[in-house]
Amino acid sequence: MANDKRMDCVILGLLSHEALTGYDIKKKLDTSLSFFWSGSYGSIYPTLNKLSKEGLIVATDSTLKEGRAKILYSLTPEGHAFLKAWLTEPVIKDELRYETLLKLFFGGELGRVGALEHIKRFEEKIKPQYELLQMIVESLKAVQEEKDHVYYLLTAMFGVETYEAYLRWCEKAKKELKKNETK
Amino acid sequence: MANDKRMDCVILGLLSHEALTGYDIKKKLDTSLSFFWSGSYGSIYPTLNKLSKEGLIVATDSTLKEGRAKILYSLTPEGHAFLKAWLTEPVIKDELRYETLLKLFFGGELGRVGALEHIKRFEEKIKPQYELLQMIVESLKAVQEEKDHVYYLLTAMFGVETYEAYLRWCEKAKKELKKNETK
DNA sequence: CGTAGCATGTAACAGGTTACATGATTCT
DNA sequence: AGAATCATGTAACCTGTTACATGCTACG
Repeated sequence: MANDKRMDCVILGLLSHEALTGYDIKKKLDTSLSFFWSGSYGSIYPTLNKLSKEGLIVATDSTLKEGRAKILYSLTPEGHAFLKAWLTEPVIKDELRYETLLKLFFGGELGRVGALEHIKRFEEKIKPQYELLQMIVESLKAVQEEKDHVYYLLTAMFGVETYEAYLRWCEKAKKELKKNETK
Repeated sequence: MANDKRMDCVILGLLSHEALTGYDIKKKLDTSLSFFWSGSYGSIYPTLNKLSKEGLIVATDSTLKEGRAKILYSLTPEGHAFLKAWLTEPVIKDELRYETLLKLFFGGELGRVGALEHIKRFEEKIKPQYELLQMIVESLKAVQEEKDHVYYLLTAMFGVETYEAYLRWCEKAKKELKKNETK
């Protein structure tokens, strides 16, 4: 069974380079991690409290010190050890749930026009994200001093590679459906 | 908000071509749909009961008729209408959670050797699935009589395209990490 | 002075999984 | 005879989302 509480690990991982607030964590999820992971405040803040109680992270409450009230969290040695143990374990599962493919799979009920619609919408959603990722890869390749950069680069490269595959598929799929039209 | 109860829609979709038992549905999820969707008995059977109560599907109880006891379900006109409505709506979200990428993203804590391990394991998991999908695509391309085949082909093509991208990425990622080794 | 962004949090619910329980039938 | 597969189901749990509630601060 091992460790399935993934938000715990996401948070520990993010805190391993720098102290962050819950809000910061959400932002990271919505930017750097967005194409392969997600999470909401409703799971971030409760997890932060839980990890604090467990002693895996500590709150450096900067309230009133200067500027606005915020709670910065950072890893404790125990948290660090926990993270390392989890990172070493084999991956349990990579899960994907492509609603687009599900709808397409049942395309017989939908018809060609509807199926094409879904493909086009998928394509439109992917394109800008692809371009963004491409820029990220370029900038990461340029600046490779920090040790963690290689790993950010690897994940971003994964995104670029798969998004390119998605876009190629969109083209092929549209062709295939149009070929079928004449029958 | 719309319709988020996805298992409902998966079941309705699968029943749209043929009557199936809960067990059959599970098998379909574990084969044809496995690379983009999943589900367990613990959600299949309760959903089947719920949809029955709602009148979207009907149970053709073949118990005692011949052979072993089983409950075949099929779509009612209402179920059909519901499915069509859902298929027409735009996709709400395609979600993915790549634990592999998550662990890789935190590679700084793990180190090169551990990161390479994860990449290799990912590669080994993908390879056989890729080969299987390739065969499926070939056989679907050969036999294109039935109307639904095009849609199965499209989804399988998606799988082939993305799995190829995964494998390409594995090569690049390994190179990138080895390049870094010398630094 | 209003809007956008920073910042924290919770309650209700949704939507699943895991593990267990049970038993028939087919194949070897 | 025993294993594998067919077949149905449930209870406990987990994990997370949505929607709401609150208020500060920086900027134009």
